[in-house]
Amino acid sequence: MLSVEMYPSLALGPQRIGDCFYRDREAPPHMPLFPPTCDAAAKALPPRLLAPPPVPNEPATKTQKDEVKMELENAFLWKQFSSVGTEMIITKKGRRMFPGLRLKLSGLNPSLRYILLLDIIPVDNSRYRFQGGGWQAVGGAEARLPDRVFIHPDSPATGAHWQSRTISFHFAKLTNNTLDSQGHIILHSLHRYQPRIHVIEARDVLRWGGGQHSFVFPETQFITVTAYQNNKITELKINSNPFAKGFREDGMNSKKQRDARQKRKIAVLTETLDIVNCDPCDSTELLPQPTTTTTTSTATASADLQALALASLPPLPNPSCGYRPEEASYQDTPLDLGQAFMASQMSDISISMANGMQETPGSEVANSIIERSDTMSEPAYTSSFPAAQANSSSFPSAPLPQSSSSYPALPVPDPSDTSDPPPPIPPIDYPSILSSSPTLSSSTTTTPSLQQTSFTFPTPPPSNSSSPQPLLSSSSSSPPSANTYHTIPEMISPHTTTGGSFPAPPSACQSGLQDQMSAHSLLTQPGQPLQGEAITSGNNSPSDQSSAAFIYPNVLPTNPDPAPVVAQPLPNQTHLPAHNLPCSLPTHGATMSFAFPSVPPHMQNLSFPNVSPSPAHPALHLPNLSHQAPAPSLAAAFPPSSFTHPSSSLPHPPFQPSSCLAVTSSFQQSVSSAPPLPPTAHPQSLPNPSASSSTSSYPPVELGAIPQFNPPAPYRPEMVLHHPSLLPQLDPTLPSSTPPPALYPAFPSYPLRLCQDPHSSLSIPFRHLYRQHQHGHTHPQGSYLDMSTRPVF
DNA sequence: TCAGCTCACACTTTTGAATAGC
DNA sequence: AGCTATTCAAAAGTGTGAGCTG
Repeated sequence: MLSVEMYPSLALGPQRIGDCFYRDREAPPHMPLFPPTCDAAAKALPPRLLAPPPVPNEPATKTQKDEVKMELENAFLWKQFSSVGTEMIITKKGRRMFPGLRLKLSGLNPSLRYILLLDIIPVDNSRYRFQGGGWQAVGGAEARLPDRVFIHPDSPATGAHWQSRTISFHFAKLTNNTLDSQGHIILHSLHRYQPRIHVIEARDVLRWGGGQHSFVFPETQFITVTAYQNNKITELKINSNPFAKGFREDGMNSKKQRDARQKRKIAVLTETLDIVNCDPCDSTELLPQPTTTTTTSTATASADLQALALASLPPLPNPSCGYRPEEASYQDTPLDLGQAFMASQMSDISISMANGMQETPGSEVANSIIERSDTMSEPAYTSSFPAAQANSSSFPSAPLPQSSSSYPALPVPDPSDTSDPPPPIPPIDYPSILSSSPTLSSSTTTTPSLQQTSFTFPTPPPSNSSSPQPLLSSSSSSPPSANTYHTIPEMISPHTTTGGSFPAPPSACQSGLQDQMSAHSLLTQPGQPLQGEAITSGNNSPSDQSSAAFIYPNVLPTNPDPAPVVAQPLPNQTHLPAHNLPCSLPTHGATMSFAFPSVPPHMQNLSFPNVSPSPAHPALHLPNLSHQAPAPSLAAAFPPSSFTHPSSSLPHPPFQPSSCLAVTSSFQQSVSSAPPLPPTAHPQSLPNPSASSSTSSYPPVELGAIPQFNPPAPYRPEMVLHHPSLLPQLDPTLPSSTPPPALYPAFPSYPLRLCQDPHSSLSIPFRHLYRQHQHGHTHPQGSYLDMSTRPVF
């Protein structure tokens, strides 16, 4: 696999998760949650990052942004898993996360629009192995791939929208397929990851300005696996996930049932053989039935053969040549293989039913089941949960926040929400976890790390260059300079030695995944180390808490800092070189250069491959974009040209309707300060492990508040629209001046309800792109934005 | 040889269409 | 005719275990 040596950029500072900045003011209860490790990490972090800016001195800029709070609604369930050592299955086709991220947002401006993003970043640069009942780091992590960001399907939506419901990211899927074209989040197996949620204020999809709030819940850390290693995790998942109900003790797919089925299958098989080999014996078994009198004469003759056959077979419940009372009807006529199979299935079904209706009640298993079901339906989060769970995590590096308070009200998960069923109290006794294991280094994050973030926009098959390209994809097919936008550090930590942009290795660009819209450093916080980042033991601070059962001996101290840090955008310290867009966009008298006052520092490093500079970009024709010229819009949204990036002195510039044109707004979003990247011959074919050079400052990180345990409002993805990818028009091979309408058939437009707000100002249908739509399949994962129909305010 | 991965399988829930009833 | 409730089938999610791979 890729090694760190191949991508020097990976060897940057330690994990940014160590950058666990908790808002001390807003989340006081969380403060003590991660004491030792986080403190140590916090001490190592730049003071300015740790300490909230002086409140009194900051007037208007410090508006409600600082009041934004996020709560992990199913924190209890997460903590249950975390106490054991959360494992997440990843598959090539993509696997949902369980538990899912169920969040509650508050403090948003109801009238403003926000985009919610989910990204998953490696916690450290180690690879893990389950040994001796615990996870242990056994080597260096694989080269980090460009991060993909899952955009919540509701994005953008008003603050009122987000705050009025439970926000769930259960549609997000994890995959280990580095060539994934479905837009799933690509992760390496046997690595530790930390999900992050970002709330970004957005005038519209393309105008991401204003504040950004990043939230990290340490209890949501997990290790990716292709098969569960810890039986306790398996048990927890089975007991918690409705889809795995069948594997519960009372389920039809439980171990017991499966064993029984196996036995029956073997029995049936042997019986079938008997039937085939000695048909006459069938009649003998039909003796109970009066109609078999004519065949009884042959019974004695075949009895010997039967006995011989059965003798060589494993003992059967009813070793009688396939005869079963319930199958008598099938015995009237000679059974062939198919009939025997049918009969066996019938018996199987009948037995299963009998088991389900008769055995379960009263049986020991049934009792346990009932107990579990009770806990499932009415979770009693009182006693069964191990004490350790609240105080420690199986992941030493990320000790669970100590429950600052007892949960007064137990969460009543919405039964309809499959992603997060009521957290059951596992009957098992989880080993008390004492996070004494080495903590992950977070303090060493003084060095800004490069992070490559890609939006998980579905992408077209990589084979066809002319095929639609993923919207906002970071494919390297096009010159990086045109589509790669690097982050402009609005907030650079003084400790960030590398305040400047990190030149991306030439190879990195070539290996970039095409299907990803890499937002380099989009969400990267300075100091957030990529995998392979240099390990600094000096900052390692062993956690006070230790988990004998789950130790990560080799884990570098990268634990998030327990000390809450007020999420507040830091003043811009450095300005990256402005980028001039090579292509002229027909904006209202727009010039080649565009200012991006509102570009979030962490989202400025976006790479949008395949962006073809076309002056007469179809995207400009907003009215028709949605139906006829899908791709161009994206190009407009992410112009390949570079443009000047104004100082971010205006983190939250007042919204000006006049400037809300698609083109202009699009420019605001994508800002790149990184040097042009070499074009990639084949997008998607190669991952881009090394992040493009970017200097992003730590975004405000807010620790979720203690779960409210209020019955979560049923979350149902409101709109999942499917559209052919608009990327084709972004293909650099296409003539920049000519719209590429003919290349890709027009697709129907689906009115997308961007916001449930009845007073939504979005007048233009906002569509999501789904690559699957091209194939006539709906994509359950709705996080793909069709920039072509960007709403105009 | 073995750890890790892939795939098929059985089971489950979810979802949408079809149908029946009022 | 229109609406609601029910039924059904397909799709998708889930863990398991056998088989494959390096």
